[in-house]
Amino acid sequence: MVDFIDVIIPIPLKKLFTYTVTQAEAAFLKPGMRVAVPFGKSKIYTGIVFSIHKEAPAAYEAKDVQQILDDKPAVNSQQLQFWGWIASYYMCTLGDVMRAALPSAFILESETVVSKSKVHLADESILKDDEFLIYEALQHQSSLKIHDISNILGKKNVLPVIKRLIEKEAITVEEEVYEKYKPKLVRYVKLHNSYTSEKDFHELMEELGRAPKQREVVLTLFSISAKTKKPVKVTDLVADSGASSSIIKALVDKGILEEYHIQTDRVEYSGDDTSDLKQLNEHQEKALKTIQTSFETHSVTLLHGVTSSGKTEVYVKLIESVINEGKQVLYLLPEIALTTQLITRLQNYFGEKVAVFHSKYSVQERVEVWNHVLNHSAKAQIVLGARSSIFLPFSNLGLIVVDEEHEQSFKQFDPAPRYHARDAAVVLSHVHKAKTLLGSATPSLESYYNAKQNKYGFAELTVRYNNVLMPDIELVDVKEKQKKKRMKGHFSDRLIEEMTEALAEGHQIILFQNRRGFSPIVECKTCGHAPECPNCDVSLTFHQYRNQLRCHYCGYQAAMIQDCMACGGQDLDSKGFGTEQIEEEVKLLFPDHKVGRMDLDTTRGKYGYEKIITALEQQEIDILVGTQMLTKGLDFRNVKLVGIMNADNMLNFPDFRAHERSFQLMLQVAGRAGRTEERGKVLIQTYNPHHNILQQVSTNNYTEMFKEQMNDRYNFKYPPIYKQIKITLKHKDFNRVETASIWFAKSLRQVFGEHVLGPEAPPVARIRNQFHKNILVKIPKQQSLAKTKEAIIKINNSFASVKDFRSVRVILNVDNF
DNA sequence: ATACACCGTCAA
DNA sequence: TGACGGTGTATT
Repeated sequence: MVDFIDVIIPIPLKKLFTYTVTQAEAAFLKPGMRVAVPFGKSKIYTGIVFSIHKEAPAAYEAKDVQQILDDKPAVNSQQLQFWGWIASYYMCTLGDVMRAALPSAFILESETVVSKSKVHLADESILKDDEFLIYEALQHQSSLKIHDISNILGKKNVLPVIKRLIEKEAITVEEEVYEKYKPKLVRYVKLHNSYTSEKDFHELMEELGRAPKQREVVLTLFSISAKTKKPVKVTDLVADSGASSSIIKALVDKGILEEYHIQTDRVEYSGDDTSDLKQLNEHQEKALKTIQTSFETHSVTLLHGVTSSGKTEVYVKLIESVINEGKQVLYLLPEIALTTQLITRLQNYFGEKVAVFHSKYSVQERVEVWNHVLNHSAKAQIVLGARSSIFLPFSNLGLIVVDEEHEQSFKQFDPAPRYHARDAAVVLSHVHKAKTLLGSATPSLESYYNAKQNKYGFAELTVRYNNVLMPDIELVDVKEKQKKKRMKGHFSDRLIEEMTEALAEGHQIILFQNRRGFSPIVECKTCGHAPECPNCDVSLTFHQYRNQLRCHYCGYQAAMIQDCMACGGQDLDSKGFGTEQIEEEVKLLFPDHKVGRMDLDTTRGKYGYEKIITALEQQEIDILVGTQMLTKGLDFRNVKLVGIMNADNMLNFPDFRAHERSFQLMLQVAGRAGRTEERGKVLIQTYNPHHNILQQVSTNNYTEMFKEQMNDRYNFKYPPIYKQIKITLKHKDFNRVETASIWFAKSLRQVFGEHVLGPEAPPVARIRNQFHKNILVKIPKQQSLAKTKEAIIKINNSFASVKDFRSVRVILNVDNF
C-alpha cells in the first residue's frame, strides 16, 4: 500500500503535483513540510507538502518522493491559508507564492555534477576537441559543475557534449542537492586542558622562552580570559596580541591551544539597555485612545498624522501593549524607509525583541530571522520589515502596523505574486484575528475612502510634535520668471535668495528633483535626432558622471556620443534635467558649500544610502539634491529649506494617480523642512502655479484634495470606486501581440462590455525587445470579484489553446496601482 | 523553470 | 552533413 501527497513546486505552473509515499512516511508528514522530489527528466526540486491523501491519480503513475527535508513543518497552517488567498486574489500560482515567501536558502535545487568514470578510458583518441578538454580538466579536478563546463568550453549549450561523453563512458553524472544555509560558526580558542594548572602554565612559559611571539599570544589569551571571563574569539586574540593567525595555528598544531566553534547569529543587536518611552503629548494620547476604541469595532484603523507629529511614539505604545500579551507584532515599512534611524529608535525601546527583515539582508541572515519568528523566539517578537516580511512564519500575530501606508512600493510589480503588502497585511491579520494599523501623513485615497465608508476606523494627529508649525509653502511661477529673465539655469531668483539666506544662517537645504541622470534626452540641434535604446522604445538618458548614455528600462549602457549618429552634426543639445545636472548647477551657484546627491546611482551597495544620510546628519553636506528617496521618514534636525525644482513633470505623468501621488510626494518632501523650533520654508517651482493640486499642497489641504480627486475617480471609473485588473501581453513579434491582444480584448468585451479598455500600447511600447499591449478591466463595486476573475481565467485558457497565441506571455495584474 | 524533441538555416 | 538556434511541449 502506498499513500499520496500533493506538493507545491516553485515553478509557475497552475497544478499541484502528486507523489507517492509509504504509509509510514504519510503518517509522519504534515502539510507545510519540505520534501525533495524528482521533477522532469533529471531535476530534483524542493516542494511543500500541501495535502496527504489516498487517491491515486488516474492518468499517470506518480513518482516517489526522494527525501523528506524537515521533521516539523517549515510553513505553518496560517501561512498556507494566507498563500492560498494571495494566489487566488492576485491570480497567480501557489508556486509563485512559494518562491516569493520562502528564503531562497530553503528552496534546494539539484545541480548536475560531472566526474570522471571509474573505468579507465582505453583510447583517448575517440574524443573530439570539446570532449577532450573536459576529460582533461577532470584529470586535475575530481568534479565539475555544468557552470564550470560552459566556462571551459566558452559556450552555453554543453549538454550534447556531456551526453556524448557519457556514451563513451568517459564520465559519469550525478544530481547533488545542496543545503544552502550554513550556520555561522565563530572560532574560539582556549588553553589546552593539560596547561590549566599554575605549575603546568609556568612550565609552558619556560618552554616558549625561545618563541617570544607564541609566548606573547598565550599571555594575551590569559589576560583576556582573566578580564572578560568569557570564551575568547580568535579574532579578538589576533587583534589584542598583534600576532598573525599563522602563529595561532602553530600553537594549535602543537596542542598548546585548542580551537573550537560556536554557532552564532549573524544578526545580533548589541546596543545598550532599553530606554523608557517618551511620555506621549495630549494629542498623541488622544490618538492612541481613539485607535484603541476603534479596534474594538474595526479590525483595521487608519491613522492620519501630519509629518513630524510623532506617529512612531503612538505605534510604540500600541506595540508595547500587544507584546505584553505575548503576541507578535509586524511593523511594515517601504524598503527605502527602513533606515538605521528608525531601527535604532525602535531598538532603544524594545532592545533585542526587534528583528529586521529586508532585501539587503543576505540569504543567511534571512533564514535566521525566519527561524526566530518560527520558533516564537524572544528575539523576534517585533519584526520590522519591508513588504516581503508578510511571508514570515508568524503563528501568533497580534498587530500589524503599516507605516507610510500610501507608498506605492508596497505593491510588487514584476515577478508574480503581484501583491500589495498593505492589502495582504489586512488579510494576514484577519487570518490571525489580529489588528491592523495603517499610518500616513498623506493617506492613499483608497484607505481614506475605506475610513470614510466606515470600513476602517479612523484616528488623526493634526499637530506637529512640540507644536512646530507646518512649513511655509510658496509657489514660484517659473514661466513668469523666465519671461523676466530671472532664472539662472533651473534656479529662480526666489530660490537662490532663500538658499543664500538659509546657508548664511547655517541651515541645510534639500533640493528635490524627481528624475535621476543628467538630462533625459540628448538631441542633435541640426537634424533633431536623439539616440534611442536598441532594445526599448525610449530615448537614452545622459549620465554625466560616467559620461554614458543609459536606458532606465533595460539597463543598456553606451558611451556618450560626440557627434550626431544620424547627420554627424557636432551641436548636441540636452533637454530636460535630472539630479546630476541640478548638482552641477548648485556647485556653480554656491561654490563654497558642500553639495551631496542622493539617487539610485549614488546609493548602490549595502551602505551607500547610510553614508549619505550620515553625512547630512553630521552636517558634512550643506545642500542635498535627490529624487523621491528623500521623502521617506528621514528626520533631519537642521534642514530649513526644501526646494522642489519642477512640480510639473510629476503632475503631467500619464497615470490616473499622478495628481494623488504628486500631492503625497510634495507634502512628504515639504515635511523634511523645519522639524525643530524654527519654521521651515518650502519653495515649489512650477510652470502652472494655479494647478489645483499645487494650491492644495501649499495650503496643506488633504480634505480638499481627497474630495476633488474622488470626484475624478468617480467620473472616470477609477479605483477606489472601481476595482481594476490589468492584462499585459508581451511578445517579440509586434504583429502577433497586436492580433492576440485584439482577440483577448474582444473576448473580454463579450463578458464585460464597456468595462474593458484597450488594447493599448503603453508609453514605452517595447522593452527588452518585447512589444507590450495593455488591456484594462474595470470592475464596478457590485460586480463579484471572484466571478470576474473566473471569467478572465476562462478567457485566458481559451486564449492559450489558440496555437498562434500560445507563445504570447500574459501577465495578470490585480489592483495594478 | 527546464529538458528535450523537432524543424529550419547555415557553412562546409 | 552536422552544428546551431528557435519553437513547442510536458513535467506528477
